[in-house]
Amino acid sequence: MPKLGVEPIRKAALINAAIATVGRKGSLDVTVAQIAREAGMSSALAHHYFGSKERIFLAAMRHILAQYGTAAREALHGVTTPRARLFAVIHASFGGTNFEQETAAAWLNFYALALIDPEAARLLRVYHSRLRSNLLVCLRPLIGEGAVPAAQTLGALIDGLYLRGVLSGEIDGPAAEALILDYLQKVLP
Amino acid sequence: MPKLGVEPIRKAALINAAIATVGRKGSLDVTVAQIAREAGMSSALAHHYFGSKERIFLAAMRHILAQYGTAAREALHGVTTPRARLFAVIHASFGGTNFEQETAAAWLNFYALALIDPEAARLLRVYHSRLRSNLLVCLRPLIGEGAVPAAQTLGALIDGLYLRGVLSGEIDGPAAEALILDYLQKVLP
Amino acid sequence: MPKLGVEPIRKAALINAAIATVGRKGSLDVTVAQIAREAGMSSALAHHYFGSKERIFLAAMRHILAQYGTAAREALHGVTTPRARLFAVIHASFGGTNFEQETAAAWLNFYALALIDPEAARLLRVYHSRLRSNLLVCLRPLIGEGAVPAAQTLGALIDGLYLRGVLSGEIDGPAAEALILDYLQKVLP
Amino acid sequence: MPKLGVEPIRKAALINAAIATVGRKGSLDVTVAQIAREAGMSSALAHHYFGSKERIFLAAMRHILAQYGTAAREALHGVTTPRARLFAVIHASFGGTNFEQETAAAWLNFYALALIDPEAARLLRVYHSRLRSNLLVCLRPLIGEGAVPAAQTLGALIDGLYLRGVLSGEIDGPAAEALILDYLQKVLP
DNA sequence: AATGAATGAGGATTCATTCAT
DNA sequence: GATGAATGAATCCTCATTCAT
Repeated sequence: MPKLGVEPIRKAALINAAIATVGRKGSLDVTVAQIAREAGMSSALAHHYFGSKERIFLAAMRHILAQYGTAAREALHGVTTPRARLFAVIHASFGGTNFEQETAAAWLNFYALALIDPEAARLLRVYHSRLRSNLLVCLRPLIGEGAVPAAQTLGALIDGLYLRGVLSGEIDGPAAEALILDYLQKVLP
Repeated sequence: MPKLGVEPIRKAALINAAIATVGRKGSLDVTVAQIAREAGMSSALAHHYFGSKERIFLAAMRHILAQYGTAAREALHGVTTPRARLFAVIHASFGGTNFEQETAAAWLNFYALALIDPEAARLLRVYHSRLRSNLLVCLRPLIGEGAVPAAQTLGALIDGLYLRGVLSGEIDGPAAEALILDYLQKVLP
Repeated sequence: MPKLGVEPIRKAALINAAIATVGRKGSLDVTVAQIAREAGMSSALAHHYFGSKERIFLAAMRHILAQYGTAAREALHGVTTPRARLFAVIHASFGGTNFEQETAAAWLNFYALALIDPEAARLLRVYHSRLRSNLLVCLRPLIGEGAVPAAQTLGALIDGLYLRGVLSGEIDGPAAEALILDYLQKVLP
Repeated sequence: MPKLGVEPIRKAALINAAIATVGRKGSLDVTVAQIAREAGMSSALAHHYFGSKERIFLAAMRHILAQYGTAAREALHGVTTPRARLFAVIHASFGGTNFEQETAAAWLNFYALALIDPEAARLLRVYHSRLRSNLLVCLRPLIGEGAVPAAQTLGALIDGLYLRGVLSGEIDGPAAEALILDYLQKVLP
């Protein structure tokens, strides 16, 4: 087991602090000092490790997406039938901390970052591609050529329910999942 | 024809400028001076009319939502059958300038504003309610008790496709509408 | 007479304040806030008018050089014989405020700025050219072909005495001039 | 041969690094970290050995002046006639690395330091005294009472040519020396 | 001897906002 | 109605310096 130097520990703390701070504040308009305080260190140290505020944000976004990737991979582990895999992928999107107000607010704001920052946009594209491909692989054996639009619809639905969940709070994780299963009943044979 | 005083003209100019500036920049992180310049006046005048930057944003958001409301109402004008009305509502969401990159980027950012600002959140709730009620009224005669979840799904789908359109540009208005009609085919009898 | 708007007044105040502050501190390592305070305004206003600290420095340097140019021109006004013109040029270098500790310290520091900043270097080259050409025009009728090296020597001597004056204070304006005249006695026929 | 402890080695490395860094950057506005990196060690070690940035600069200046002193002494070694000694002193000022852009830029900046720092001013005074006394000793046998102003003029000329060399690059070591010899021809019998 | 870790202090720059005209 | 002038408050970022190891 590699012994963690202090650098990765500090970086991880800052990334988590960034997500928490952005999530709590509900906006990317947070200061490095706030993030650093949340992480229990000086803002100077935050700069020392990341070089700039932008880089902290990007690392946080990368972390969130990586976390989602891991969750999806684990959810699929040992699941073999296409239908079950499909449910697993969907469940991964709404499970874990993903749907908690704070995390979700951070997600939404990092989404918006992609409108400005090319690297953020790239990360988002990677996520979109993975999600679509995961869905496609499951759907194709089930509905053949209808899989392509269905995958796109499913992806959009996931994001849309996310948005509703974050913004109006009228939908939570289970409710979102229920609606999606409802949709799938109509699509799947 | 009522002759417009100068105040509403200036205000309208500022609102449009705010939407354009936020849309172009892809972020709420724009300065009052930028908005004012876009509107062809001094930043001091912008403050004179709106009192604060926040108020300009709220007015812009209100304007966008009102615009959507008008578009929806017009689209429904003279349309009588539930099914046709349903299509009209959907079409209103993806037509007009709604799906143009800039407008949509402004939308997304004003969405995020609702995470912070109670008034923005209220406006968003109003919009959500209206959309849901519009959809419900159309869906109930068609599918009865299944209308409630279907309305919610439809609403989320609309938002989700919006998001995709704004962020990845891989979907445009017509494509979004096509996917929705696809979905409806499965839901409607 | 053009009525001065407030902008040129403020800019002039900042330029003088920059020279005074740099001169007093003896280093370019002064803050915009210090300059602004010296000029009786906020640092924000200083930025409003000049855009950056660098620009303030460059404007100050330009001002100093322009001032020297004016002094030289005035000193030459109505003076006709080459010998008298030569003395006038020299006198202009050591007269006025030029040789006061503060001004001179500012000079020296702006000199050093030319090592870093291309625009400052350009300004300095212009000054050097003018001085050399002024000297040459006077010297040529007096000593013919020996004028070129003599002009260069004179220029260097002026700068060197300046340096001594600024740094060790063992030489003041009149003393410097006396040494130069001493030199000229040997060079001129 | 005395084996050098590590301390003097490190100190020497830092001094050379300071001169190089200041020379290359053309400004005293360099960071301790930059100097330390140039010297191949951590900035913490630099502080360990010198205590402060200021002290590093002073040591560097002292080194430069000492180096000049050594060069002058060596140049004078075995030279006996006043005239030859005079030329040797002058040559020492423009030979070696003295006139290379980088060294000279460092010189100029350390000069400016004397405006701020009393110790730097003291060092400079010592150098000035030595140079003047060296020149005087040579000049007195040659021109008697005219030696005092001539020494001062020569000193100023050396500095002035230095300045020109550093700042405009239009004069190099040999050219500077040639101008000085030119001057001497007029002064010496 | 040597350094990575850490920070307090500070500085340039930006901006919403106010106000006199 | 309109604006230029002005600023206080913030924010990012840098850096000399300290300290535990």
